Amino acid sequence: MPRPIDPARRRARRLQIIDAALTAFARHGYAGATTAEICRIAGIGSGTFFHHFPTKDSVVAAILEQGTRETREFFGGRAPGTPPRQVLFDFVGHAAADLADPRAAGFITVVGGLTARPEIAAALRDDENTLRACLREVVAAAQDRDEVRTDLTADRLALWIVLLVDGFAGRVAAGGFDVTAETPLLVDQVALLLDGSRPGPSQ
Amino acid sequence: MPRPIDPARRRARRLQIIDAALTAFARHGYAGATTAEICRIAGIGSGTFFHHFPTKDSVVAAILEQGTRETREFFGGRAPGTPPRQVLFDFVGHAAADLADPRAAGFITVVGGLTARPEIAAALRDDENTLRACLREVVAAAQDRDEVRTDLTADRLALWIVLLVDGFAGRVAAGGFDVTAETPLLVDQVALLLDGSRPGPSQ
Amino acid sequence: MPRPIDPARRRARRLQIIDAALTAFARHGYAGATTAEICRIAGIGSGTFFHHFPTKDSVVAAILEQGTRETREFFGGRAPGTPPRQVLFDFVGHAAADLADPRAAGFITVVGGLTARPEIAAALRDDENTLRACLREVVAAAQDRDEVRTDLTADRLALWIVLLVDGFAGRVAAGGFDVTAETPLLVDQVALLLDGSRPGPSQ
Amino acid sequence: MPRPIDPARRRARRLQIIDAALTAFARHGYAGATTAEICRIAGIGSGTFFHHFPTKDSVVAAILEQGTRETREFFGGRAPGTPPRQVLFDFVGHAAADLADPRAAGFITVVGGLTARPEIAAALRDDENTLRACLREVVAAAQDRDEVRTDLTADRLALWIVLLVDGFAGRVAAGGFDVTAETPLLVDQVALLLDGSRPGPSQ
DNA sequence: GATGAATGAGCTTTCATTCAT
DNA sequence: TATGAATGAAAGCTCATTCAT
Repeated sequence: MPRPIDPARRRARRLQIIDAALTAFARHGYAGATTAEICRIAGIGSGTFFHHFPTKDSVVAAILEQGTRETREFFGGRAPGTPPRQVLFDFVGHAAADLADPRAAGFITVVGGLTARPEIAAALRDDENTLRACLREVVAAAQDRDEVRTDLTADRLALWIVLLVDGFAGRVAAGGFDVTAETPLLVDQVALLLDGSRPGPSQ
Repeated sequence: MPRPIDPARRRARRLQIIDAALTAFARHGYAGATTAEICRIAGIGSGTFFHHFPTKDSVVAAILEQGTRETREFFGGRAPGTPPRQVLFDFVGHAAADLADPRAAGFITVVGGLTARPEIAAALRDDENTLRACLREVVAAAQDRDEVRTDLTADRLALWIVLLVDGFAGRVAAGGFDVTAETPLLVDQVALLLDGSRPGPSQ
Repeated sequence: MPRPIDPARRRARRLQIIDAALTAFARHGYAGATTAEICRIAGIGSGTFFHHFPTKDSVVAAILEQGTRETREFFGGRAPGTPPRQVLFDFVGHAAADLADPRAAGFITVVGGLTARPEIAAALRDDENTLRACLREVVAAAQDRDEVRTDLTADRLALWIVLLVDGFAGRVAAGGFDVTAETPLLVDQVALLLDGSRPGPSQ
Repeated sequence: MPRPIDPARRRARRLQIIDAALTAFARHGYAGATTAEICRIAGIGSGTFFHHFPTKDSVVAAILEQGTRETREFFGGRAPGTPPRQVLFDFVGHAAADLADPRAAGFITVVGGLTARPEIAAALRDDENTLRACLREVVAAAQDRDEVRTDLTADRLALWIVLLVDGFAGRVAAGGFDVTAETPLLVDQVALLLDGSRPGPSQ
């Protein structure tokens, strides 16, 4: 008599494990976070873990995929009338806000060193491509409306926005960095990037 | 009768191991780079490895310490007359050039996830503190000469220079990033940071 | 849903490993008895070994603790009316009988050289203290009833009983020693110790 | 120009190493006493160690052989007129005196667990055989003169003298045992052994 | 589904021993 | 003779993963 699988319960379990994994990764690094530790934090047995995720790597991938999904949702969810340039700043603020959870910054740093794991690398590439595609599109729209400099391609500007946000995340992970206090400077720096005023006469 | 031990030979061996480790770490990540692999690359036996480094972690620490030393040498070696602002740009260029060795970028990314290892974390803190102290000093000097904005503390500007360089390194490690082509934009971005928001003439 | 964990099964596994370890230690000494060898004898994988004992040392400690427990049970289980002097002889006989298992004698000899291992040393001290405390108490009771000489303290007599039994064990381990044939002499020697009549040093 | 090998110097080196080894073995056990540690204590390089002893085991064997030699010298050096029974007590006193060096007791305990090493086992057997042969001869002479009981064979009495001395050594190694205070009791115990049980064994 | 005992490949590290100098 | 850098076999131990219950 197969118990009717409750998809909601399943999803909740997955989230519970993902959350525990996030905590463990941020606390001990990837290798240091054993599946046993994750299970302990999640309050489950190891068997349960592998019922929901085929491998340890796959949890990382799942976390990344969730991030990718959220990215897509973020850009998809903007009010249609919002000026593209504004969307970019909204995104930066959104990303900075995410980093207020210190586990997020820790996770990003940890995951950076995992490119040797094929599954993780793929998820990482996916995440990055999605983000850059979304940004590129918005940047291009902003360029069309002359809200953003046009001497650099939309792609390159998107890349540099990612660069700034990643550098920001790195500082958060390094510690001693006040996210809320520094966010305005991040926004400024993005503005400078988008405006491109260079030494010599400013814009 | 005791063979006169040759310290130069010792140092050479250490460098040889460090070099092999750098290659292995960049190629396979920290956990994936087994000591056996490092030894194979270095062309030595495992005993020799541990003759020179007490643990695998200690190699990472040694690499970081070498970087710290080089940082100190870089700032110590500037011609006395060089304008501080110029020193900052020299540093950025220098850092970008270092990243042309793709192993450097890989290593930086890998080492980011290793804060759970006490010895490595300590070396990492050391490196960061040294770099920021050096930068802070130069930034302060530049501020004294009005070469750099003064609405932000020297410390904070130093921090953001590090942020930019680290973000840059992250992009290099992510791949598909042309270091030499992007370096000018990095310099621009640092200039914009040092000059501050647009209203008013820059520099 | 959780399979009801069977503590009896766990205990049986532990005993199985302890038994294998006893065999291996007696056969090859401590260092010579690799965990791999113990596992082979026990018919288990190495993971199983470390699932039940955190370290190789801990097996030795567990064996000793089991001995301590048996000592306590032995003295606790004497019929209340038994004359103390008789209890002492019962103990000696019991100890000698234990040594009929050649692994026991081998183990005792092996463990003697392991005082440098903190965990083992602690278990060893514990075992010894327990035994001597039990013996001391019985000896004291025997002295109260005038069954045993009183010119030596109960503690010292207990110590010398241990000395005799250990010396006996040493001979067993050395080989070529017929336990059953020699046991009466051990009993005699203990009797001589307890009576202490000495004819003067020479003849 | 081969330096003329000075045999005295060679012997001195050997003794120096043996002494260091004795210290190390007593301090850390056999496995815990690395050749490196022995070399450090002896103040020599590892190469020198292996110039004088082909293996680590051979040092143990050499120590044992030295003991064997001393045993032989002891029995060979008795004044011809000494009554055999007196020789036995002299030996016991001599052995007890040796154990005043705590390293000796430690070494004996350590070496007991090394029967798995062929070379050591051989030396151990040799030592034991020599000792027992010497003792047996003296005991037999004492029996001839009616100084010692004759209801037990000389061989068996020799064995039990060894048993008592070994038990004594074990107590010394266990610690908290005052050699000089306990030596008289050892002598008593040997006397009781040699004279045999008096009528009325129990009580 | 959930569990945790069992597994064993694979890791880092140790250390007796060799040998060129 | 004396040295210590180099060696590599072998050890203890970890941990992701499997599977009977």
